[in-house]
Amino acid sequence: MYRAVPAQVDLPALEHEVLRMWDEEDVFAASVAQSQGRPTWVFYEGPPTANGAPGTHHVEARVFKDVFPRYRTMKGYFVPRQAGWDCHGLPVELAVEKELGFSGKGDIEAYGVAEFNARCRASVLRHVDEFEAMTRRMGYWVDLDRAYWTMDKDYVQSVWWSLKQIFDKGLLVQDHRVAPYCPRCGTGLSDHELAQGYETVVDPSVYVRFPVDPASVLAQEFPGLALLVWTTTPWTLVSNTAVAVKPDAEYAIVRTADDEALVVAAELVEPLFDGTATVVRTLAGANLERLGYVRPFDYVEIPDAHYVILADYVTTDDGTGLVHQAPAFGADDLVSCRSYGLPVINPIRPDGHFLDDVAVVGGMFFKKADETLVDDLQQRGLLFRHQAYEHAYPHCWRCHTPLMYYAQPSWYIRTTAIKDQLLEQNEQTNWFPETIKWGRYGDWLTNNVDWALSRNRYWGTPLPIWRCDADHLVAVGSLEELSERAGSDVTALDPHRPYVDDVTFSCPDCGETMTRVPEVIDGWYDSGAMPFAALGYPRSNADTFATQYPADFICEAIDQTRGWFYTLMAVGTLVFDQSSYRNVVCLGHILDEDGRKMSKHLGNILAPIPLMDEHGADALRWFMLASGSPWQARRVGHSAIADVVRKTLLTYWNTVSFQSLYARTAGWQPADGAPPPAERPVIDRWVLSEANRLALEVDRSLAAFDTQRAGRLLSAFVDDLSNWYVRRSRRRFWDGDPSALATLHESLRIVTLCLAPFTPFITERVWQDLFRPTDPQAPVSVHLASWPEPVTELLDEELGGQMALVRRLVELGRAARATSGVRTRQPLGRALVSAAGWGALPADLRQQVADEINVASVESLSEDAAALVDVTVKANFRSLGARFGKQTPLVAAAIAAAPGISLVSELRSTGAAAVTVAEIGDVSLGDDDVVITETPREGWAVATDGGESLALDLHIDEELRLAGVARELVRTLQEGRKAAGLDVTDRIEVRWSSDDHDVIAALAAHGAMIATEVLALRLEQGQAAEGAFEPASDLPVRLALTRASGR
RNA sequence: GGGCCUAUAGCUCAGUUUGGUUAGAGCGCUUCCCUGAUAAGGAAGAGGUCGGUGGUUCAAGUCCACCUAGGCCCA
Repeated sequence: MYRAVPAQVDLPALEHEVLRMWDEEDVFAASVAQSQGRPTWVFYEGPPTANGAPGTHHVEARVFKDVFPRYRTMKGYFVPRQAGWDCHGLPVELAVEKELGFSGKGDIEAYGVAEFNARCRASVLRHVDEFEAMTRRMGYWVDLDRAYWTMDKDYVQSVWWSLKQIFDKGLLVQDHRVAPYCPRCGTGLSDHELAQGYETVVDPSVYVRFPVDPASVLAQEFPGLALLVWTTTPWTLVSNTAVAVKPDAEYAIVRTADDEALVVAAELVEPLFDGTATVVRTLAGANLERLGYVRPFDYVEIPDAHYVILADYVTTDDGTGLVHQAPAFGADDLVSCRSYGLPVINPIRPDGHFLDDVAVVGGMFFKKADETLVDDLQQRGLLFRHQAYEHAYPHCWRCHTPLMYYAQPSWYIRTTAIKDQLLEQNEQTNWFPETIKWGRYGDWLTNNVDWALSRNRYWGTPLPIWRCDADHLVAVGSLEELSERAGSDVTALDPHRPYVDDVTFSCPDCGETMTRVPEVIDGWYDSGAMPFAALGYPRSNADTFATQYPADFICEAIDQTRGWFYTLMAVGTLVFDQSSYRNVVCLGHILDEDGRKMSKHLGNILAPIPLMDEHGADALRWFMLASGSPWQARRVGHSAIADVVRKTLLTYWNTVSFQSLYARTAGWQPADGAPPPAERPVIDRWVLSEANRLALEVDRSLAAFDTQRAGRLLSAFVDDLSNWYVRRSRRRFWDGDPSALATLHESLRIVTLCLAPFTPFITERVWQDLFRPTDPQAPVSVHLASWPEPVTELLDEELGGQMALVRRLVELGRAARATSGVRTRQPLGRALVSAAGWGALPADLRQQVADEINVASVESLSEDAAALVDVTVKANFRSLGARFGKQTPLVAAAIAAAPGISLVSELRSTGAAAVTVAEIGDVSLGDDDVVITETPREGWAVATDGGESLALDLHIDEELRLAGVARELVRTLQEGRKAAGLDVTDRIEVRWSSDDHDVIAALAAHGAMIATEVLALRLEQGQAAEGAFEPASDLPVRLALTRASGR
C-alpha cells in the first residue's frame, strides 16, 4: 500500500528528512559499495580553495559534478567520488595576514614561519567545515570522509615525486626573467594567475623628449633634435637604459608648428601631430642605431648606456614607434638590452619601493612616483604631451596591488617544450561547449609560455630541490629519499616550511652541504597533480590509479580554462605524457537578478544555505541544470527559482499525491496487477509510450552532457502526465480502474528514476512513499536503483503523433468555445473537424476530443455538410520551393487563384491535381504541395490553425439545454461539497426545491447522473434537513446537502 | 588593439546546426472558461522592425560581411 502523500508539501522540510534518512541508511556508501566491480567511470573533483565561505557559484559547479556521477551510477558504472580541498597558497596566507594585521613578509618573518603556517592550516580547516555543510545540504554526493587535502603529507610527497620526474626530464629550471611580480606579496605570479587580475585603471600616458646627443651628426643638422618616446609607466624612466626602434620601419624627422625637431615613426606622424608638423627627412630605423641621447633622469648610475638599439618586437601601431627600455621591468626590454650588453639596473626594492638613496623618489612606492616624475619632466620642458590613459593593467588577483614586471630569479617548468603535445592532447579532449576547445583554451595553449612555478612565500608545497654552493642540484621525490640522503629518518617530518628547510645533506657531486632552495610552489600545481596525489601515488594505491586515470569527466566554471583545466592537463602531460581528462564541462558564471556579477562589494551575494532552506536544494539544482544554458552566464534570483519549483516540482508532486489518494481510496496496489498494456485504453498506451521514450531521450541527453535538453524533456513529460493524462483519465481513477492506476504508477516510476539525478530529494521521498512500500524488490533508496530500461514494444511513434493531433484539436475547440461565448459546461451536439490524419484516428481518441470540448459527436468536415464549407488552398513553400526554385512564387500565386473546392476534390479523389502556371504551363500537385483549410459558413463557431480546423455546431435544443442545466447543478453541488469541507470520498444526501421548469425537467431527466457525479445516495425534492449545507447557486433552485451515514 | 560568447515579448529564456512565408514557452497584465489534484488547469487578448546595416536566395530570426552594445578572456 502506498503511503499517504499530502497535496501540500514543504520542500525544504522534506529535504531535511531525506538527509536524515540518507545518513541513517548510509545510502551514499551503499551506492558506491553496490557498484564496486562494475566498469569505472572516472570523475575528478576540482578542489575548491578552502578560503572564505562558499557561494552560490560553488553550488552551480557542484550540481553538475553531482548529476553526471549519479546518472552514470544508475547506468551501471562504478563512479568513485573523492572530495578534495585546495589548502595551499597565497589566498590562505593573505587571509591569515589580514587576521593578524600584517602588512607584508617582514611581519611574517618576525612572527615566525612555523607559527604562521600553523595559522594557515587552522584557517583551512575552519573553512572546509563550511564547504562540507553546503555540500551535504545540496545533496552533492562526494566522499568527504576520504577527501584529499593538498597539504597532507602524502599529497605533498606525491607532488614532490612528480616534480622530480619533471626535473629529471630537464623541464624544471631556474632562470632570471622579467615576470609579473606582486610587491605587496613579495612574489612572482604565474601567467594564469596574471590572467585573473586585470583591472581597469587610469595611468598617465606621457610623450617625453629625449634630446639627441648634440655631438651627433643628426643633431648638428637639426639643432635641438629629440627622440619622442611614449610610455604609460613613468616610474620606469628612472631606469631608462636605451631606446628601441624597429629596424625595418621608416622613421621621420618632423618639424612641428613650434619649430621643434622630433623623431617618430613615419606612420605615426599623422595621428600624433594631426597635420601640424611637416616631415623634413625620413630614414630607416636601422640608421638610428647607436644614436646617443640624454636620458630623462640621472638619479641612478647606468654606465655605458643611453643610445638607440634595434628590436623587432617594436611596433608602429601606437605610441611613437620609439620604445623606452628599462630591462629590469620588461621582458622584451631585458632580451633586447642583453643583446647589446647593456647593464640591468634595478633601483626598486622587492617591496615595490625605490631604494632610499635614489634622488627625489627614494623610498617611494613605484606607482606613487609617477606623479612626481611627470611634474619634474614638465618643469624641465621635456614633457611633450601628457594624457590620462585608461587601460587594463595587471593586478595581484588576491590583494589587488598593481603588479610590476620585475627581473628576478624564478623556477620555471618549460611547458613551451611540450606545447605540441599539449595541443595534441587537447585534440583528443571533448569540450562542452565545443567552442572553448579551439577558442579560448586552444588560443591559450597556442600562446603557451613557461610556467613560473616558484613563489617566494611560506604556506605551500616546498620546492623539493636542494642546492650546494657549487650550484649542483638534487630533486627529492619523497621523505624516504630525503631520509636516505640526510642519513637520518625524517619520514615523520611535516614536509612544510620551516621544518623541511632544516634538513641538509652533502652533495653527491662535490660533498658540500646542500640546503633546500627557499621557494614554495604555485598552488595551482598542487591541484593539477590531484589525479595521482589524491591517491598518494606512487607511494600507495598504484592499482587504483591505473584504473582511475584519466578522468572521463571534470567540470568547473569557465574561469578555470587558464586555471585547473590547464594545470590538470599540463601536469598530466608532463608526468604521464597524457592529459588527465577526456570530457570537460565548462560552466558560465552566475550573475545576480540584474545581471551583475555577485560580489561582497555590491552586497548581492546569495548565500547558498539560506537559499536552499527557503526554496529547497532540489529547486536550486533544477534551476541550475534545466533553466537556461549552462555554458552561458545566468541570472539567479528568488523569483526565478520559485518559478521552476511551481512549474515542475510541484506539478510532479501533485501527480504523485493524486495517485496515492485514489490508489489508497480504491485499496489498489501495484501487486494487484492490471491488464497488459496492449489491452489498456489508448490513452494509457500513449502515456506509457511517452514515458519510455522519455527514459530513452533523457539517457541520450545526459550521455551528451546536455542537462538543458534533459530538463526540457522532463518538464514536458511532467506537464503531459499531469495536465493531459491525469486530467483526461480522472474518472477512471475515481473508479479505481486498475489500468489507469497501473499506468500512472509505471509512468511515475520512470519519471522518478529519470529525475533522481537532478532532484535527489523529492524523488527519494516519492520512492519511499510509492515504490518502496509496494515492491519488496525495490532498493531502499531511489539512488540505489538502476536507470529505467525502456520497453521498446511500448514505444509507439504513430500514437504520439495522433495524440498531438487530438490535443491540437482540443485547443481549437476551446478557442471556438471562447469566440462563440458558449461555455464549455454547456453540451453541444456536434463538432466538425478538418485535419490530415483525422480519418486514421482511433475511436477512443476521437472520443477524447468530444469529451474535452463537451460535444456529443465529432465528425469529419469533408464527409459532411460539404455545401456549408469554404475551402482555401495555400501553397506549401517548403515542398514547392525545392521543386520550383525561382518560380515558386508563380506557382503559389496560381494555387491561390485556382478554385479551391475543385482542386481539393481532385486531390482527394485522384491524389494529384493540376494548375496552370504562366510561363511554366501545367503543374501537377500532390498532397504535400498544398495546405488545405476548410471552414464552415453559417451557425458555426470555427477555429483554424496550421491547416487544421474545428467547427462547433452552436444550435442548442431543449435536450442540450437541460443537459447544460444538469451540469450546472453538478458543479454547484460539487462546490457545495468543497465549501462544506467534505472529503472527496464522502457520500451525501441532497434535498432540492424549485419552481423553475428547466430545473425540474433537468432533475427528472438527469437525476441519476447528477447523483452519481456528486456521490449522492439520495436526491429528493423537499425542504432542507436540520444542519444541512446550502450552497449558493446561479440557478433558480435551493439545494441542501448533508453527509450521508455509511458509504 | 586581438579572440570568443551574447543580443528574440515588460521580465527569464527556447527556436538558428538542416533557410520555408501567421517567430514560441514560462512569468507578469486584461478578459473568460473549467474544477472530485484546486494556493492547480485551460482559452483568448495586449505586448516583437528577432541589436543595426548591407549581401546571398524564389524565400533569412536562421547563411555571409560589416557595424553597435554587453560579458568573458588575452595584450
